[in-house]
Amino acid sequence: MIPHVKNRPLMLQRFPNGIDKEGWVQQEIGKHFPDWIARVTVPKSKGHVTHPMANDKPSLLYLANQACITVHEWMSRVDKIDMPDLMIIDLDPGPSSSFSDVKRAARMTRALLDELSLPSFVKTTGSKGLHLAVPLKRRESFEEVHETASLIGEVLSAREPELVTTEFRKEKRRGRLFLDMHRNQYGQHAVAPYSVRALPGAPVSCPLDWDELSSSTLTAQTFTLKNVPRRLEGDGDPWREIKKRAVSLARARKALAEMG
DNA sequence: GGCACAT
DNA sequence: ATGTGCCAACGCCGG
DNA sequence: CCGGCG
Repeated sequence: MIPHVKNRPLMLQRFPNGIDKEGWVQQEIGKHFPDWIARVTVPKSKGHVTHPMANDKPSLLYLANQACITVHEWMSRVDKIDMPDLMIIDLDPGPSSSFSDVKRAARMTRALLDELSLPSFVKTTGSKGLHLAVPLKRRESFEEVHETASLIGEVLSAREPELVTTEFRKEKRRGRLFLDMHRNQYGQHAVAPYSVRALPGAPVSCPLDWDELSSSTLTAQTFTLKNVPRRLEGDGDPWREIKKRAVSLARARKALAEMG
């Protein structure tokens, strides 16, 4: 988990009284957090926020001991905070979507990314859907990445209008899977790879190999606190090469413009 | 979980 | 000594 | 302009 979250502003979901009791989300680092927890101050619409980071194992353990169940990460890193190194596509199933719809949507998104010569990685969210990630060389701003993701969403919803939608309003989705591209804006975040969710069974947002999508038993909650350690010991992290695959979006943006 | 602050 | 509040934020919408 | 909603 640490290589993935390292040097990213984090958002924490904490449940000191158990996941069946009230919890809260926390952006600002706690005043009592020890000074060996790295932090980063970023400008927000209203002033600035100092986020905690988890750059080493003791930091992650401290967060866990603070009843932080789920860690959400920014799409950029401290040394270039305005330039995301990830584009995230969130596949969020609607009430009338099955998980095989989610897998279909993931494959068709991957196919489009392939057409655009963009590398893609997939992970479970540990909740209901899947996340696709495109590693970036940090040549584009949040605005440009978000614009690109939105265009990708438009192409996909035009290709499969009965399966997916980019409609923000639930009432306009008609039960369809929501292609949420809004994670690619400044100040937004997504559940971090290998983070546990505050749900029964402790499901984990787990990086996958693409061929694992063909498993008929796979769901967003297949991987858990219980079974992920052994999985990592065995096969390692399916995303270990993600950084090396980073690309610029320049060509893809040109190609998308031509698709209309 | 832990702190500031009120009672 | 014990209790309570606090620990996010953002676009969109209607009032 | 504000509060509630997603």
